[in-house]
Amino acid sequence: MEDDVLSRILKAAGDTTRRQILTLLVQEGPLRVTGLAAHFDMSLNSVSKHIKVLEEAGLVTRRTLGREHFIAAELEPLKHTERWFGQLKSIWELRLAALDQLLASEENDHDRSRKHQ
Amino acid sequence: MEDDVLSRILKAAGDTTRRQILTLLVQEGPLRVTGLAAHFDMSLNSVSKHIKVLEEAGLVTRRTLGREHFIAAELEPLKHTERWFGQLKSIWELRLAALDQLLASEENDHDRSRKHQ
DNA sequence: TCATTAGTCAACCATATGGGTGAATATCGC
DNA sequence: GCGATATTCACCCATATGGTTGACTAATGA
Repeated sequence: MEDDVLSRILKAAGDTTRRQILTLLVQEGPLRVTGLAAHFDMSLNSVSKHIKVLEEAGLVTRRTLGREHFIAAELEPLKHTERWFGQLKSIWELRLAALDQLLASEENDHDRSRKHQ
Repeated sequence: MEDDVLSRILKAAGDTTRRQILTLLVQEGPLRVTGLAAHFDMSLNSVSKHIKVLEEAGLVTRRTLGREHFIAAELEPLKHTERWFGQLKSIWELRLAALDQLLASEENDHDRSRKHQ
């Protein structure tokens, strides 16, 4: 499902370390796993696992050159979350509009009943 | 930290059931816990727990009237995630601009060296 | 060739998460 | 007052998550 994709993206983005990794990549361009790990007080392996999670969410891509893996940020998937939010907002506004309509027509009824009073 | 807030929001939004709850609330307006639970093939208790998670992330508010709890969607916190995304994008574009600048100046050097060739 | 370097894989641990059940707590309505 | 209703609380369970260490694989370079 498309829903599953969104869950993966949001879960990946829901971790502070992973967001920091994304920020680093965005501001410094592609980095090697070791290069990324240098910024964290954490084992290389842990960073490697975080990268894997980001990769599976499509938030990061990997170019392997020899034994070095260059990791690059991929912001495209974040647009899925923006679209989801956008949908929520539009449904919300739709409902509010319908509510206004309802109130307006009730106001109408009220006016009419006053006339007949 | 502000970062913690963002993590909570993203984690809360990272679950399909919870996103469905939000959608229901947005399109139908405030609902009781039982009313929400009716839409899911899941115990009332589980839904109650999901609501709690959403509440702690600020994505939902609760108005208690007697024994009934009315849950309402609160989209405001989702703007935090939009702001975060926005920041990432702007850093990204900043770096790209700097890269362009660099390439342009190198092109310059190249032209100059050709003249002296 | 062979030690070093880059990275992943596998196993382990503690804690968090998503689900369930049963009991406790309020509030309603008769 | 008292049974029924609406929720939460307190556990329990299986699995996921974030971290560790140690072994393994592959590429580098002296």
